[in-house]
Amino acid sequence: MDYSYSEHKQCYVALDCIIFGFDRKDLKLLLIKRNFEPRKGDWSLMGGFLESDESLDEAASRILSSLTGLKDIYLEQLKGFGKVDRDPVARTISVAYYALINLNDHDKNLLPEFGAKWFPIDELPNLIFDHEEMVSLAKARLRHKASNQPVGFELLPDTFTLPELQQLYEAIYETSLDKRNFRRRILSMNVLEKTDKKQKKYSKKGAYLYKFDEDKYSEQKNKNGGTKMMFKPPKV
Amino acid sequence: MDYSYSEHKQCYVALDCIIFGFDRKDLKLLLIKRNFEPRKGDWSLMGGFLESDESLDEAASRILSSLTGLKDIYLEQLKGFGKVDRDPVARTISVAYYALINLNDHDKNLLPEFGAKWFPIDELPNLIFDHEEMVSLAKARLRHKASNQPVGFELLPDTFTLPELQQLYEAIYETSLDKRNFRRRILSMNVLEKTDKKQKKYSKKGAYLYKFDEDKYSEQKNKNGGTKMMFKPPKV
DNA sequence: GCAAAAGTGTTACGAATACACCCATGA
DNA sequence: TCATGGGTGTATTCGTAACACTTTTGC
Repeated sequence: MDYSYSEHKQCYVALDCIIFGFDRKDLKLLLIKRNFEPRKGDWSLMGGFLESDESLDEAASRILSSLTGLKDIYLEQLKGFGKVDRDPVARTISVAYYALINLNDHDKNLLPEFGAKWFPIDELPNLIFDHEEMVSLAKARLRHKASNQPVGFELLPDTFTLPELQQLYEAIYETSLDKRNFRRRILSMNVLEKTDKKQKKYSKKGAYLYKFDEDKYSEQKNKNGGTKMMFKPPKV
Repeated sequence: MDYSYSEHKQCYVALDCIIFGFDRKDLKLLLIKRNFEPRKGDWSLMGGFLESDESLDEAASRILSSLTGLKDIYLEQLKGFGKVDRDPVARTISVAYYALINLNDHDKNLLPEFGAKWFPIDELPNLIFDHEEMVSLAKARLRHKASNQPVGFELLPDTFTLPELQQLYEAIYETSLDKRNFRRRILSMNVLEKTDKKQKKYSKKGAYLYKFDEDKYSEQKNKNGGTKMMFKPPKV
């Protein structure tokens, strides 16, 4: 084995962001149109390069906020992608991140720049390079995450109604869910706090607004060290 | 945004391998002693650099096999690590992989070189750089994986007994499990095939050897697209 | 014959599912 | 008054957990 750094090639390190958005109705993905060759005019994820004074996480945040203007967005690393010829221009590995954002808080100041556009998650155009692989992995990861913990708080406004939360889950799973069972399970998680206000935008009766209780949430998360066990140990 | 590659810094890309091994009894981790500065004499994960003609996956395999002599080992990407000062020598990002290997098939031809040593998973020494973070993440990931799918086939010989499989799960979860419940659940997964041979090494009575049915396994895995849903959709 | 590990079955409990009606309101 | 979406309760099923004794055999 060879430990001398200088004998090894360096490599471009890119970041690509899979940006999920939810507008109280549909789950969407933010894409940009490339305005340079190769593949000019094709759609792509938002990306950029790692600079020397920033960590991977910081670079992903920077790229996300430089392209959308948004800060403090929930962002999580998905995976490193490193096929030799994944980028035809130069040897580049890319670390993909996914973000969840709430379009109702933010939609005004979003997207006009850089030819960015929101696409419904089930009507995506062809993407460059290995970006489709990234997206499908991110979708799987989001579903997985949603099945283990109450995701969705990042995708919703500070207060939200249960029908809205249900729509988010339905969008993530691309299916419909039973209202009563959904409510029971979400409420039994004990991380929601009911307010006494009602949201009347979408119905005449109005739906109660809930908010997310961060303390209860992290309490729940740490209960099993974050992971459900396949088996419960015997009581002894 | 700036798309010209040459304006961006390149960066060293390292790979680090978290190598889990199981010897029919304990779960272990393979570490090497650094024989160069900085941190000479300290323990570290096995690592190396990405070369220009190989993908990340290929590089991880190469490093694993160059240090252990083993090929075709189960290897999965864990995460990219990219803090600015994680490596004091030069700016380097590292993509960590974890491997599962079965020490009974392989132990003879392993480890003597490079000052490598197997450590019980609960008695690890201090590690260099961010390697401890990598290990604890890998442990969590292994547990998580084991809770969703019958892991362990990579860590066991071609045939194995149910008590051996149970010991593996107990090692992964660092707990003890009820024999009857364990057997029922594992067998109900329908991926094991009983042989008519018995393993008598560890008891007078002897335990039946089982083997893993790859076809049934991948069938099971693809059932829910790999992910359990939080909710089952209504029948309609 | 006994020590040591392998193997086996049943009950009890709790979580997930299926399912249908009433409520509040604005138009 | 009626159309629209919000809200609620229960019986059933199924999976998981708890729990103790018998079998085999080498010594």
